Amino acid sequence: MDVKTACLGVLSLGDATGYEIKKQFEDGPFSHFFQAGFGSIYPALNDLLANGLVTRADPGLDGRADRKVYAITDAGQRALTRSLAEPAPSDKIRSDALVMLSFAEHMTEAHRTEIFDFYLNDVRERARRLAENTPEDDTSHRAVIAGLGHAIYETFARYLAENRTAFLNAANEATDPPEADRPVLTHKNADHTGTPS
Amino acid sequence: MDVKTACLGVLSLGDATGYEIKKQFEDGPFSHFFQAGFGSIYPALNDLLANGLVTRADPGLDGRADRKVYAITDAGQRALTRSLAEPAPSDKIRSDALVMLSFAEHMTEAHRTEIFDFYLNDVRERARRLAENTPEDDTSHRAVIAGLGHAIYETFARYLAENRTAFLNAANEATDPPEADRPVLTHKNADHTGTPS
DNA sequence: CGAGACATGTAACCGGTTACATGATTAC
DNA sequence: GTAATCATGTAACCGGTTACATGTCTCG
Repeated sequence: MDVKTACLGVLSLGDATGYEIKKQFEDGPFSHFFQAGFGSIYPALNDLLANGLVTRADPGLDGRADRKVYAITDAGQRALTRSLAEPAPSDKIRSDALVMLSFAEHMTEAHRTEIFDFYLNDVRERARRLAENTPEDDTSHRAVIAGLGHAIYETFARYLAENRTAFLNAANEATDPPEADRPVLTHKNADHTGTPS
Repeated sequence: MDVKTACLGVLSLGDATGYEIKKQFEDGPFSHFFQAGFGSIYPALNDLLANGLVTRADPGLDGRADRKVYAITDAGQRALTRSLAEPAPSDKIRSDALVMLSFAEHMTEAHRTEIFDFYLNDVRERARRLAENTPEDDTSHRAVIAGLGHAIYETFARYLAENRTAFLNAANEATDPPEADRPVLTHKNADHTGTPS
């Protein structure tokens, strides 16, 4: 599922400019499962055009001079169907925040609380925006997929909220050099240069 | 959160070989949020070594001649802490299967059912493996994060199971050329070469 | 008239994936 | 002995991100 295929998919729902395709990636029903920037969309579109999978309505003819409206061709439709017939690679969830929180024992208490709460807030925000973008009455298959995104982020938010204190307490106990619990008393090993043994 | 930092994180939990680090990435508490192959791990380790962030116990001294055991240094520990102090980029969930299912109207009924069920099964499998790898009595902060992974996949599985028929029915209604409902009657537009207008 | 959204593109860069190549050790 | 697992690495490739560069249109 490269950017080209995703563009074809969006165009199968209706004609659009590159800019509009990007918005679909951001607000559409699968916004949570896929993302792409202009730097990949525009080249992808030109490639599709060169291969006859889309057509481009030359700008200037209708309305604005700087809009290039793309439309999928029959060949494009078939290419899309072909791509959709291939087995899908398995999901990749990449969450730097959660990996970082896995190593929360190396952070100060303040910092880990900050990251945790920032993350919780971010997830809540996403869940909210998702609910907002999903019309209640839509029963299409695409809406089912969008609903899954919503369910996921709700779960994220609920789990984090429920386990907040458990996480923070456990992390506090695991913290290596409490940094403050060890006053200047013993020795000044605060600037050892890390020379390996 | 590049591979180097992740390696440092794993090494902060104990010495390990590159091979073992990879296993941590696969089975450890954040396996669902991060992944890396040998092609990135080994170069990363060499880079860390060159920068004095880890040490390498020369093989041959203890036991097997082909094991290179890495250990984090003080400098490495500090570098890790520094990385952990930076703001985390937001999550990226990339699910080709779900994007593909978003366009299920371009698939045959059989194929979309197959993809859906395969995906459902995959998600269930992951949830199961996750539950299996997580000891019940672990109350550490890392276990909380691992528990989140578990909760997520459970949600995935439950949602998919609950909405299976709704999804398949909706997709059936939206299917464009039912391919079979349109016999050879009208015309042979099955091999138009998609010439753009 | 100015701010903000709309709109398109290029080029360098970078990090990770893939494929390839090799060999030791362990358990059956 | 032989298969599976353990173990390490390299090099080409590739796709996407980032930063840059530019210009239009609309609304207040």
